[in-house]
Amino acid sequence: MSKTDHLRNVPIFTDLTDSDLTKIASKMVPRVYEKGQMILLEESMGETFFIITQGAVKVTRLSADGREVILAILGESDFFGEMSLLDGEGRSANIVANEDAKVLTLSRNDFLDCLESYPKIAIALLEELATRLRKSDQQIESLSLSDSQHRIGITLIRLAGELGTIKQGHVTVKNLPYQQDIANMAGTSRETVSRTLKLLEDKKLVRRENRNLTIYNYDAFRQAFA
Amino acid sequence: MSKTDHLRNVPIFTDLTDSDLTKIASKMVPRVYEKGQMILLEESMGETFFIITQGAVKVTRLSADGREVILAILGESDFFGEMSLLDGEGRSANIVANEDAKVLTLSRNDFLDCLESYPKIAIALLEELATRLRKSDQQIESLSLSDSQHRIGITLIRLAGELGTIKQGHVTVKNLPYQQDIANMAGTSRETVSRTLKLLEDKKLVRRENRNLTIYNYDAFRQAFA
DNA sequence: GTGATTCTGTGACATTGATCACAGCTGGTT
DNA sequence: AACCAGCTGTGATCAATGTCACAGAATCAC
Repeated sequence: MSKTDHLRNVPIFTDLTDSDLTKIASKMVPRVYEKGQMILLEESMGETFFIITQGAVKVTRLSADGREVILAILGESDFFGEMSLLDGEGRSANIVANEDAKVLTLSRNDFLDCLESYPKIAIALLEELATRLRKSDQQIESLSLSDSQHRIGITLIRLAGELGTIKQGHVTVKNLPYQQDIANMAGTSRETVSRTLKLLEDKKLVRRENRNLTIYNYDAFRQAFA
Repeated sequence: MSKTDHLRNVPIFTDLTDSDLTKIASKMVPRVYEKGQMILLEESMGETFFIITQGAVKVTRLSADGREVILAILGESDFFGEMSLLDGEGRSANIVANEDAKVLTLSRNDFLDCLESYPKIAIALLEELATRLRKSDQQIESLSLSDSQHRIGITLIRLAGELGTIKQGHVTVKNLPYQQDIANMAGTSRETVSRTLKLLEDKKLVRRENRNLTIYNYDAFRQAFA
């Protein structure tokens, strides 16, 4: 797949013509990361915009004593790095390759040029940020009001939405993240995730085999936890 | 103060010329709300962009059983309503007048026209959303990793930043929100807020008199809780 | 000023869920 | 196949904090 083909799948570029896409693609530089490799470090100055063409990354914040919160897991056609380009503040999160990953990068200047030259990109980006903000607000609500069981349920729904495939009403998430990562997304402990998954399985709400998780009745499941 | 004067103070309009501002101002319709009045209801479709010219509003989400999370308290020159205009989703939060408030409103179409016609507005808005997203991420981190005492400390810092006035190193927040509201911002209970404020006062970190709170050493306080 | 309402302080108690400790699995490597 | 590292399951313990109950302050309305 060519660079241009990759760009076409990215929401903020969908409104562009092929020739514009090609122009932008020509400025993008590909990079490759291995699983576990740090892509962006918190506190460093953000100077690059990234688009994921293969693999997945996790966006985290670390506390002083090393505990980690996972803010998002991003996959193919997702992008990151735009925040500090936009508001000029230092990076607010770490990005780590969650599996082997390939990305396309754009320099600060080229990125800002794009925004100026193609208002449609700016508007599409606004749309994307609004969506992310909305998700963050939901996350804040659930951390504030829900108990750990519900937070874990909500986290599974998030994962199903991002990584799952639907088949006649039940969703399967292949390659479910480790319990520790789920815990770090849900703001709880690894042990509680273990116990809760067991519970959900006992209640016949989900099934696990290997690294896959199936939610039997996705709609009902969302009802129960959202 | 004229509509145009109000607009000039709003970050997303600062880059515009006077004549552009006047043009936009002419499309804005003023409205007035009383303390406690609902301005926007969750789930309703967003069709309006609001700029606060006087007073303050709170942005909340409610759980099914009526408990409330306060996502933000907005004051003069802040704006809201842009989220559902941008991504077309229904409203994700309620907005209530926290005190008597005056606002200027812009219709969906006029707002989107502005974005198309003045790329600078779009870019400034991107900046603003990036900043908000950053704050949300911090909030998620603190809800996930900090204990209630720290969350309350962080909430006081937020309030100091939004509502406080600095005088030789100590910040005074006049008209401190009720403990229940602080609890709803910090994701804890009213009683815990009461006990924690007492504790902070005993430790000589803050002083309270009437509805005012003074943080003695703002920098040190931030060190301690951020 | 008086009463009504709403906010705040504080003790007692119950519960959640973090943490510790360790055993059992699983998957990858030589 | 045997080993090792890292993931997962599970019991025991315990601290943090939510909840309940009620008294005392502050504020508002008339």
